[in-house]
Amino acid sequence: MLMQKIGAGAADKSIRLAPQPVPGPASSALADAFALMGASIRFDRNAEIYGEGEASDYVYKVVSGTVRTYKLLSDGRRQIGGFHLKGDVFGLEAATEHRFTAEAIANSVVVVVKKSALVALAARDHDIARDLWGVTAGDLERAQDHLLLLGRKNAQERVATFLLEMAGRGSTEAVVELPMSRQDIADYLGLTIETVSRTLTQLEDEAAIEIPVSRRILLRNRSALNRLNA
Amino acid sequence: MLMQKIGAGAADKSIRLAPQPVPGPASSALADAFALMGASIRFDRNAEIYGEGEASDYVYKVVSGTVRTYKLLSDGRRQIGGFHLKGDVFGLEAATEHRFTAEAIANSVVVVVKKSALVALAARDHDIARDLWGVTAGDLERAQDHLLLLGRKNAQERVATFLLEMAGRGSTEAVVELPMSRQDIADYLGLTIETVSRTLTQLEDEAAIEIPVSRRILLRNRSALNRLNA
DNA sequence: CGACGGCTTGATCCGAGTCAATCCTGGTGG
DNA sequence: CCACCAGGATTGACTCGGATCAAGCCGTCG
Repeated sequence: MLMQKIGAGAADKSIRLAPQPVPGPASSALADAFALMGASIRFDRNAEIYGEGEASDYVYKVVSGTVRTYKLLSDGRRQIGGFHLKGDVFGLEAATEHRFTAEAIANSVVVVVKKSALVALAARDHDIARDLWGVTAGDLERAQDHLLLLGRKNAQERVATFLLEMAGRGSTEAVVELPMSRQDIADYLGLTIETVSRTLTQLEDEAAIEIPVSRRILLRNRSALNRLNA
Repeated sequence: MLMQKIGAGAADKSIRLAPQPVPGPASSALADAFALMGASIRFDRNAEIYGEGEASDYVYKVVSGTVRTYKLLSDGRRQIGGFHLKGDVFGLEAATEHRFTAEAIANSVVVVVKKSALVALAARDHDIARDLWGVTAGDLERAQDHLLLLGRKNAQERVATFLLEMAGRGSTEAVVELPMSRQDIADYLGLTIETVSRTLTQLEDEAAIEIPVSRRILLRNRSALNRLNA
């Protein structure tokens, strides 16, 4: 539970109230709510932000760093549902419990607001209600696209789709900086780490990409990747 | 586009305005809206209700029958995103375009309302806004559970999960009536029709289920299925 | 009764998983 | 400044689960 974690004063987190307004892409009612009512918290790499099954009392927004959300099977198999980069809202659930575990992939800062406060606001301010629906609808769209990937695409197609997705989210279109490990990518794409690695070298051999260092990928032949995408 | 279809007077559809109130499980603002403003339409087996990419001007609710929603890859590989049974709302998109194709699996009747009408209502009536969010959030939950299935479960686990899911949606807990074909199940579970068939036979051999006729499945050993589920 | 569509079963294949070494490389301490 | 170390990444050899290809079977409907 979150307050417990904060109360416990764990060394890997620090809380700071009333942060400077978050510089977001578009200003929205929800962004304003985060700016006005949010408390920012720092999480070290691999620190848990919330666990599956915990009460979903808070909603989060990434200020810096990257967050992964995932589900586990009883024997430890992991499926990452999404990566959350700067500006992304995560942890918003209509239900009372979180349905994923959230962890910081790198040292990260997130802003937190009480879900009950947002819901109360939404009852009066339709812009907030619309934003909450919009966030959930956006999550749904990404999940649905990912269903097609996991259900019907082969390894090469999965990796190509992933690279294009990451390229679309970063600022530089042709250079993809990966904040996450090969294991994280594998658990997102429903593959193993070895297959991800092999597929990346294969794409490099085919001159579709270049990998100067393992966490940086240059898209050399976007049309080849696009062909694999659909 | 829908009005075209209705206007075309296709033999496989008929429209009837102001239907008797839909008997739903719980009464909600959204259910009331469907009852008051809905037009019911009949679709024959395999008729398309809307196509991926079409304008999402309408929201649908199943009165009778079953509907599948799916995405296609360019080479025809299909991923079914969900099956919609009596009482389910489908086709509600925050975006302006449908992201799936919807088809009737069996002869079906659905009620339709204009999305713009619901959105306008939602701006004034917070109960409607909450219901719209709730429908999308419910879709998201199902999609997220399905991600785990498609990304990390083996064939037996997928089929067991599917049977338990269908059992939970029907009225009779131990007898599952399947409105969809093996091919539909395969495309929902990210398998082939042969693997679905083999896995069902295998579960029958293990005395977990019984298949008196192909579209009816008796759950004989629920704990065995539950063990495969997580 | 026959034919067709949906389903099952069998034989074989192949893409991704598994198991097992290396190979970086970025960080640490001497 | 350099040698070492540990964790992440790559590569190779082999396995295996599910896909593919190919018959049949069954039940429903004309």
